[in-house]
Amino acid sequence: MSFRLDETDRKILLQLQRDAGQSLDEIARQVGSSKTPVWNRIKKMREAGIIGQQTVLLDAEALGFEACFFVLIRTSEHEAEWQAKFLKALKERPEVQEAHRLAGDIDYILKVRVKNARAYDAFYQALISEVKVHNVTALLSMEEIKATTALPL
Amino acid sequence: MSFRLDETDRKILLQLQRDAGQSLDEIARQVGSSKTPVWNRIKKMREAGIIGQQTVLLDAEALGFEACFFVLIRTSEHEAEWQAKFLKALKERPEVQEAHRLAGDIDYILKVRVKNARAYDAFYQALISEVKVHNVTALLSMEEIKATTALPL
DNA sequence: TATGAAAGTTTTAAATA
DNA sequence: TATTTAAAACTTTCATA
Repeated sequence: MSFRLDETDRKILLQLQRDAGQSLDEIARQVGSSKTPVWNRIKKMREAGIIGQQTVLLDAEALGFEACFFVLIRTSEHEAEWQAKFLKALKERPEVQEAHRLAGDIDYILKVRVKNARAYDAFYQALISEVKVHNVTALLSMEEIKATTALPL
Repeated sequence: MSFRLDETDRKILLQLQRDAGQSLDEIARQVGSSKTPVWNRIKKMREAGIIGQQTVLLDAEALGFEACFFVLIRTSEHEAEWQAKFLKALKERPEVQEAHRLAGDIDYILKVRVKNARAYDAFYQALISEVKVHNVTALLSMEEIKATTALPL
């Protein structure tokens, strides 16, 4: 599963994480190589699934998404059927930006991005009407101090 | 601060979020318009800061980042000086992918991506040696169910 | 908004070290 | 085997209608 990267591959990934809109020439210059070898390496890493989706990060606040909640969920249900239904609900709801199953006494954590507190409540009511959860704590973000998708390669 | 989008702008953003590597022609076709107007809209949204960084999402597991923690922090310190130091520490550490200041009795939440539990411990020790925190709870992710940066436009 | 032309980029192939 | 060169196909960018 673990892909073997050399120093050049690492540098290419750092550049792509920093700015995926750069030209091949520019990336090649930055990593001290030239176009074709860089292109071949990127192609190989894309095929291996190391490099995934190419996307843009949008300004959530400017677009009216003014509320962000981290939701801690405890459940008493641990059956396969319940879990499948719960995961499906999370994947289908676009306001859920992240969902993790946890070790320890909190079972799941979600990151939920919505326009306002009312929209969060609507999301919450819809979720608990779909699946039974034992205990839910919502932590409201007052300030996004840092947000990056870059891995510390 | 809030930018006024019409239906076409929204469709363009949806396409860019889905795949920022598409050509203008392709985006134009998908949103039912043509190259020039789409290009002008994208330019305007970039200039307004609505569209930010263009990046690639990498496969964390395949690259050996096998541990992800959500860290809940309570502090007794609320002075400006302490806060400035704490924020600086978070911004400088590349393993911190997200950091939010919260409302309520938990003061901060972090998302920390590291190679393994040992690397998390090293991060934790370094952080608490830099700034005093009152109480720290680390939630270990067992499974990333969902992860997207897309806003539900 | 549409057209189109100039500049730049990606992609593939052939040649070279 | 990996890199450089080269050239075709495609894209972006922008002036003009």
